Amino acid sequence: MANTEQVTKAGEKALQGTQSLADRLFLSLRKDIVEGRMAAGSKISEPELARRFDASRGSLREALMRLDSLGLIERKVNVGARVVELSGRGLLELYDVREALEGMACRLAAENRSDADLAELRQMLERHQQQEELQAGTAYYQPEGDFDFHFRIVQASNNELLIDTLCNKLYYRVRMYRYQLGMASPRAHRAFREHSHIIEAIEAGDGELAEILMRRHIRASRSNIAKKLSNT
Amino acid sequence: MANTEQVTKAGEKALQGTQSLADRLFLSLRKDIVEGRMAAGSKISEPELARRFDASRGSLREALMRLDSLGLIERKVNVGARVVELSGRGLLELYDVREALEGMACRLAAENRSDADLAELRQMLERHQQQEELQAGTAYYQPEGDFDFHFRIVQASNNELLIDTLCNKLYYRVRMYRYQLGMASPRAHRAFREHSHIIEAIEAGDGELAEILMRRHIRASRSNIAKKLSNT
DNA sequence: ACACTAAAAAGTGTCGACAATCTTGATTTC
DNA sequence: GAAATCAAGATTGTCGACACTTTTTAGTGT
Repeated sequence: MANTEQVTKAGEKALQGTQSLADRLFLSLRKDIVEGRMAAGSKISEPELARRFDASRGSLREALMRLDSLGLIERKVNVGARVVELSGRGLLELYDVREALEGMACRLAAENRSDADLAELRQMLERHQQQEELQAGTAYYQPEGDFDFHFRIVQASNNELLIDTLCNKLYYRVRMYRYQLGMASPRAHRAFREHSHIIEAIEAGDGELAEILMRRHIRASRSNIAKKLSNT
Repeated sequence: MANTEQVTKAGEKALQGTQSLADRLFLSLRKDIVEGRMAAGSKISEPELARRFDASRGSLREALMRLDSLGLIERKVNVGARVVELSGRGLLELYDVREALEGMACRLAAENRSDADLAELRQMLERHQQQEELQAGTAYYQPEGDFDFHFRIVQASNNELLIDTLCNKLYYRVRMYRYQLGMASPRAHRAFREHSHIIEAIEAGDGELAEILMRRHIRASRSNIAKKLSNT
């Protein structure tokens, strides 16, 4: 079932923060899909959703259009839209694409590193270290910490297209898999060490090494997943 | 100025090939933008475009929404849409992303190669060789042949996400730069030899080598572009 | 002549209604 | 009894109109 929280109605002068109703619908629906409140594979009824969000079908359709471009729903002409299905294959494909893109991001981050980026990365690492020491690597670190790490590395790549592709497109799919297949892998300790080494390579300005380490890091997660999937 | 060719009107029972009016508008506009009939950076007026294509603003807006997701136009709330600007930096960013993704595609193509894919690749290569011998590597080969090559390698990767990201998203941006900055580089001969070696690596099932060769191939083009840009 | 203000024109955002299409379930036919 | 047919209901695609914003233009005063 989807989020019942209503989006502020159009026309109300309330602080609509310079974003259109369709924008808010898009954001809200994206959240519902990613976090599993709209079940994967379930059909989407335009009239019903429009009523639930108290919006017109037109605005809703604009939001759906954008969800489609994100690959979070699938639309067929004259038939309708469904939330995308999750599959082991899809997850593995996602990891291969991430390996390629984040490897490159890491290389670029190392080659173009700025003092500001370095400071932030180092700071983040310390924060994660504290967190890890507090709760002996059980779980907390992985979902948020790991995401944080990858996100910031990509930001530091200084390549707008790369940043957009990963942070505004692919990562929503990643999050969807995390939420729904519950990927709290037991790699917390190891992942943290790998993160450390990657940031060291970036600090050293060694793009080639940084890329190799990042690719290995992602590939290790992939293997982990692949093993779990084959056990099912 | 944009394409004046009218899209078949809604309601006419003419063969509209199971695609909606918004779909056709999207395809038509994408073509106009990629091929430069809508100048980069120019403003887009919804009423005017709707009149020109003889469609309602609603359908047109759906098309614009999708062009926005493709990164071919930029929209600001309550202000409007503009065709995206081209820049040297943007082109170089594009090459870095392609290097990462097509490198991976090439690796996957080598690892998962099927007889059908191999046959097609080999066949394509022979076609290009004939073409190249005919017209001593002047120009014809590059735009179409090169595109063909990269396109088919990606198809052979067998990774839906990768295929979609490259063929349905990034390549339109590539084409746009090709058309408008006229990238008929004089690398035809060399490019053909490189293509040959890449396909050999794929045939041999050597994913690592195939990836390295593809990345080098793309990086060489990138250097070529970077040099030209710095001379301006 | 220049800056500022205010009206008007144009453009975008949103909505409700109609037309075309698909789906469902009952009816007919072999 | 199963397959094919057809009508009713629901859903999607498309449109034109209205409300609110932004931009342009005309006007006023210094």
